[in-house]
Amino acid sequence: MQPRKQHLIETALTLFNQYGYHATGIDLILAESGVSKATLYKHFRSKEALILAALQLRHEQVITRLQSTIDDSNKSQLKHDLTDQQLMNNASTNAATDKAASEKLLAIFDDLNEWFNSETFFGCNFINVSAEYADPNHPINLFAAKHKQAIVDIIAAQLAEQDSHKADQIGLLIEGAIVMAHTRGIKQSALLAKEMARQLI
Amino acid sequence: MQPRKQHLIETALTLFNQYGYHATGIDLILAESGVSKATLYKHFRSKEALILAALQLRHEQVITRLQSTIDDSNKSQLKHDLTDQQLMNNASTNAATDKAASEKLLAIFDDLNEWFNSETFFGCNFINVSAEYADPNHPINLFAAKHKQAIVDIIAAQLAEQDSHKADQIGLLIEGAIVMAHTRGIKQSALLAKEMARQLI
DNA sequence: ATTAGAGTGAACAAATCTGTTCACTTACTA
DNA sequence: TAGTAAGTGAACAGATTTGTTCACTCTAAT
Repeated sequence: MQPRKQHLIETALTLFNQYGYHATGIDLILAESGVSKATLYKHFRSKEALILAALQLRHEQVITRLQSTIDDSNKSQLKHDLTDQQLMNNASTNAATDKAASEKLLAIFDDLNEWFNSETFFGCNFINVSAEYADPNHPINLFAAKHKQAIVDIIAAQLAEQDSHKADQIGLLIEGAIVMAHTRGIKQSALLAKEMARQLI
Repeated sequence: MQPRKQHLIETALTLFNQYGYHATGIDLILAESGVSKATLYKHFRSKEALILAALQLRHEQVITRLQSTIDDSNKSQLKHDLTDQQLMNNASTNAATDKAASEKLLAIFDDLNEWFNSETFFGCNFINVSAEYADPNHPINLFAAKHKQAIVDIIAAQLAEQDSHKADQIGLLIEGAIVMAHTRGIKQSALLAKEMARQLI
């Protein structure tokens, strides 16, 4: 991908997240990124296309992070939480793998906790964009729904028997924590949600 | 309050909720309400003031409904769920009142369920408005935070020993359900949250 | 019957928004 | 070295935004 195009998408993503999608004008994105207007419209046929590209980038960031969190806690957390004995005997008994799966999922909430307490937290791009576009069948809203579903699918894959019901419950806790952190400013909400998730699993 | 002003606020609330706050122009509100622009600016010094008035109205609607749901389930639900014996002996034992308090709180999720499945559901006004205004200290965001806090306070008042920790948990479930219903279109989310709340109490 | 309050309608201002166009520059490469 | 792809800068169009102003109407109360 052309570097200017990439830079444009990254700048747009940041500004859209912080200031909103309607409130962020094309001109601000251009000024902030140092790209010319002609270049923008060479790469994107409209502002809406730029929004979709920014959401696509964010989607990839979130999914990548989610996967690596689950994978990392697969390798490290597991070995810390189980005794050597258990690991040596049979690391893949039902009891052992269930315990591991739980810890993997709970690690998600530690990620959320970091995010909420960072300087770059302005709520979830997808929740926010859904607030601004009315039509549920608008490409932007379809993409947001798809993104949220993808997250729940990854969680379900981590649960015994792909329990999609329980995955939805964890997804609900994640959404709740995000909103609580963003609209009420309660940054500890991820830990509150983690407690609830622990009780759930 | 002048009837034209009231009508303006009601129309604005509906349109802001459905189409968003930036996307809804003054002209649309005027056309839809049949009020003239001069009248609008006689009652409100800016669009922002109109937004705040609309949020104030919504705040009152939600709080009123929440209170009456809790009060209603106080009178009816209680008598259905307890035996006559229990009612006759002592309706205000700890066990009895705790049971009642639980049912009152769970009734909230039935309200949410109705809301999500109605034609007028376009997400929560306060979550949505927070998505559009960046500054957390902006009057609009302060109002949204205050509204959310008021709800949790009412829930806490219903819990034994004003358990604000548990109230926050229930609040988190409510937010999660709203987002799940709005961005993913999963309207049954209120019942999912109700299950989780039941387990919690 | 007159006055006052509330509302209307239409024009207007000024800023801002998205999107287009074009002549020019820069850098790489065949 | 000539050609090509990518980007720039600035002007421009056209629509849309919020907000102001003013002459006028309608209605209700004095």
